[in-house]
Amino acid sequence: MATTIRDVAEKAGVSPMAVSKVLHGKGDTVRVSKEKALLILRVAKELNYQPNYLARSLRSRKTRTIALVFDHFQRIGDQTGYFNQLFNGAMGAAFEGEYSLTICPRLNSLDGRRLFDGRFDGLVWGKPDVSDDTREAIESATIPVVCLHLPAEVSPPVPVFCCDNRQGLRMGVEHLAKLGHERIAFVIDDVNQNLIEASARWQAFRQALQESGLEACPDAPLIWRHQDGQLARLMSSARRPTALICFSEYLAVSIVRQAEKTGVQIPNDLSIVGYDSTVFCDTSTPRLTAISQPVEQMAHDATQHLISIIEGTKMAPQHFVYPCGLDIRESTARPAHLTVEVIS
Amino acid sequence: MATTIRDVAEKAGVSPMAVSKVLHGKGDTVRVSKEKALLILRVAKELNYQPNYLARSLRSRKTRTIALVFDHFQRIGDQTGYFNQLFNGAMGAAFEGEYSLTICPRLNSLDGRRLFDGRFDGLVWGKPDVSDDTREAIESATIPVVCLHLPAEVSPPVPVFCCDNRQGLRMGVEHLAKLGHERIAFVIDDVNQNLIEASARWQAFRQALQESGLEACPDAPLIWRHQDGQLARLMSSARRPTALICFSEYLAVSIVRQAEKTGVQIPNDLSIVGYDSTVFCDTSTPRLTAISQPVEQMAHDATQHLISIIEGTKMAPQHFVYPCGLDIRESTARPAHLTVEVIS
DNA sequence: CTGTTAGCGCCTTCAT
DNA sequence: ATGAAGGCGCTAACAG
Repeated sequence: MATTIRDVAEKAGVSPMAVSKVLHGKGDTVRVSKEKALLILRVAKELNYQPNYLARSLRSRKTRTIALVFDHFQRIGDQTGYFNQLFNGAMGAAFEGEYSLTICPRLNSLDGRRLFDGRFDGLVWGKPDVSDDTREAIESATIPVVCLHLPAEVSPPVPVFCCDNRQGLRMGVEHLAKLGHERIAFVIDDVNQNLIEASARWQAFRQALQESGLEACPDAPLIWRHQDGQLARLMSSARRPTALICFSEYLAVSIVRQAEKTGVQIPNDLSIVGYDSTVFCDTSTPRLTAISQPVEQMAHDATQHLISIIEGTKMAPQHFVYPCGLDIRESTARPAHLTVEVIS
Repeated sequence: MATTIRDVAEKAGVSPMAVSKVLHGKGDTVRVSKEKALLILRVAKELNYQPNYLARSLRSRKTRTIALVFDHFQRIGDQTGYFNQLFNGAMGAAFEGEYSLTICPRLNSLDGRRLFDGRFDGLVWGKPDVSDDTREAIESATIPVVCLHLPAEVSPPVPVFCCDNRQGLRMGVEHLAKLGHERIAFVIDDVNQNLIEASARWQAFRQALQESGLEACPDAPLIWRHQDGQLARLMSSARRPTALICFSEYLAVSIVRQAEKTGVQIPNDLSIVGYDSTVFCDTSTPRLTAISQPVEQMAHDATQHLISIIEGTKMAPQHFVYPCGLDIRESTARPAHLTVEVIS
């Protein structure tokens, strides 16, 4: 059994409060004489006293710990730099503020318990989806919550940190339109299709097409199931798209891989644009054209803002929208039929 | 203020114990009638009752949370895949065991407190150094601890998970020796020079040289300070090494970068071997020859073993040693003087 | 200046 | 089958 504050107090012949005051500076009304303080410090060291964090937190209602939450989150860094940036941003801000960061794979535990249970001072939510659970969870939160990738349009009651999807997709679509593409599809993996940001990007995509005088092709997001024959089927369909804009870098890279296996030439047969533009866009062959968002900055700001709320220095729910960029690499080009026309 | 077990009890007209029993199944001697149980469940739902995790943990002395600790740990995934693997391994094992994982930047907080303070059921220590603090911390641990990268030779009182440095460095040295290198240096960055594994690899390096009939050059690890002129100075020294074995992939990549700037030809002027062999070894130019260790597996095993100890199914301190591999890529070749001799 | 009291929310133990 | 008492370790609030 670990030594408690009472053990120290007893051995030093003082009250527990005196010990608390000397060792943790708590108890404003308590004043301790210098010699008594020294005695307490000595005894505490002798007994190798370590204050129990749980007890302190229970009493003070502060844990100095932040939760970083995903739903169904699995691995980092495999084929995307996204999580690296996310972790670096969140860890950076948390550690600067002297908070610990706990990684939680999901918001609702198996037994229905939630994370608003005293363990955390606040919560950074990385992957909100459109389910009722999500809405209800946000509404029933008893600690400060901030959300990443929750479009400002949904006006949630918590601060959100999101990129400017309209602008990002406008850049992507314009780039493809200028190259001569007329049939552009928006692709998303099945696991992500219920994310709020998925529908936001789809809407932004449609609007961008409209502004470029184009129509969506097909008129719904292409759901990608990571099955082997899917690309071949797509390429052999009648009005097949000549370009894809993908929900993520990871998805774009896996389509590029499948293209390589299937014999589909990127970018000649098909142009591909990813979302998020990290080092992995440079390691694929061909290198991947991608819309970029400042993920690390967003995660850092979100976490820092959360800490401000926790510590009472900021209150009003605000929305933070970050500009996107477009990094043009090798996976986009003029569509083949145009090239052919030129030659003939 | 969140609703407590007492609020529920009061509203349902029962004792707190009945509520505890029904909602958490704790309290073996308590039996509750079915209708009372249903009432309690209904009231709990009505009041949106969430049990306080801190209070439960304080009482039960279980937090189902594991700490992943580094000293002076900063960013992940920037120029090394090491942390990705580490995180994936540790998170995988923790989540499988229904534990949360808290990332802690250092073992001793600023105010001298340690992490053995009730917050964690156990601790995975990722970067033990040779300081007295470290030794003392291990010895004073009041919760189970496992260490990564702590060579079995130091026989610590806790389980360690380490790669076979002797074998790894033997492979690296033999590879270079076969190419004709006679002056091989071992390089380590200043920030890592105090790690226990640093001295272990240095010793393993010397032994490997001996077995190949070579001598260390120079007879001490080269400390790399990431300053601009360092490579130029090294290359202009009289008995300069023709090959470097680096403590890490990260270090190797930064030396390759500096070489590019300085005009040093890799591998013609200088061969370079890294430690850890991840995707980043393929993205450098030239691609990096590297000794590999199964970091993700090690982290997974370490965390899983820690959980076993926590849950009382394994006890004896054991050491786990993992085999290394050697991935030969483009950053190693015959030394220039041999090539010249052949031509002349 | 110092000490006592009374919980934070939960659960083990013992009594009914 | 149920409830009361007490305490995990700490500290805010209130005496002395």
